[in-house]
Amino acid sequence: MTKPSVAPFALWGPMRITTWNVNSIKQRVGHLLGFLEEARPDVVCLQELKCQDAAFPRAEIEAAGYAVETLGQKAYNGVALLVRAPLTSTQLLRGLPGDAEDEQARYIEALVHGEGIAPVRVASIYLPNGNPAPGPKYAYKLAFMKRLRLHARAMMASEDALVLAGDYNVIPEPVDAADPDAWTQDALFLPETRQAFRALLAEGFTEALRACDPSPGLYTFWDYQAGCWPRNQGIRIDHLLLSPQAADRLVSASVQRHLRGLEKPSDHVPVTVELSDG
DNA sequence: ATGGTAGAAGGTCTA
Repeated sequence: MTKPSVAPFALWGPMRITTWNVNSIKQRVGHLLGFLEEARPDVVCLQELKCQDAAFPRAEIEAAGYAVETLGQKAYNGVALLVRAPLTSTQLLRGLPGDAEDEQARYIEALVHGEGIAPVRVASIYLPNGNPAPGPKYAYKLAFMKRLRLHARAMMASEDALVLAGDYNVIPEPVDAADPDAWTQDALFLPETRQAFRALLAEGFTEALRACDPSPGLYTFWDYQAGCWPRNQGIRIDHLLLSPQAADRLVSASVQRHLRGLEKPSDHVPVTVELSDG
């Protein structure tokens, strides 16, 4: 018998990192398991779990080969990180630093390790929607974006590859909406929102999907209402931001749009990047 | 002028 040319648990090909706002994990666990099987992502960042940690369908996802870390909340918000064995994670951080009073479950982060692969720090982010604007919800959104920028700056200092993935609730440019005029008064597209997103990018991040695909019509969210999906009235609000060390390893970025066409879909679809092993 | 839909909750609120 010949010795295998690679170690039995070596990663085959690039590391895949997916972000997906599932809009209730309990409603979407079937779709998630199907996606894990078909796409075999190495790390998955989930948002809008809409349940507490005890109610998270942990067993099914662990049975699919993933370690599960959650920051849940009753009814609203909730984020998780799934890490496929034999990858492991350390330095888990639940909650975005910078406001001890903030009780909303919108941020979880960990350092992901694997044999023969450079570590990657990954965050799953559910940035506030912020509507109606102006108002307290919009102020919270802008404050959250500032906290994220300051935390990102601190993380940059480590020089680990860093991937900030999630539902940003930000339409970065007019090309990222099928009908940008419909969004001019919306917290997802107000000038101050877009400016705060640019300020985050200016810390040194590459927005992976746009870097890989400059074409228009690239959306990640279609509202359930008013036939937005059949009319393709989408927006692009789910993003993966890569630090320079992660961007150096960027192989591809893509949207798994077909999942919006399933029965009982989330209103968001997954976005996936592939990073070389370093 | 407003609704249209979905989810958690079983109070309407959030999106």
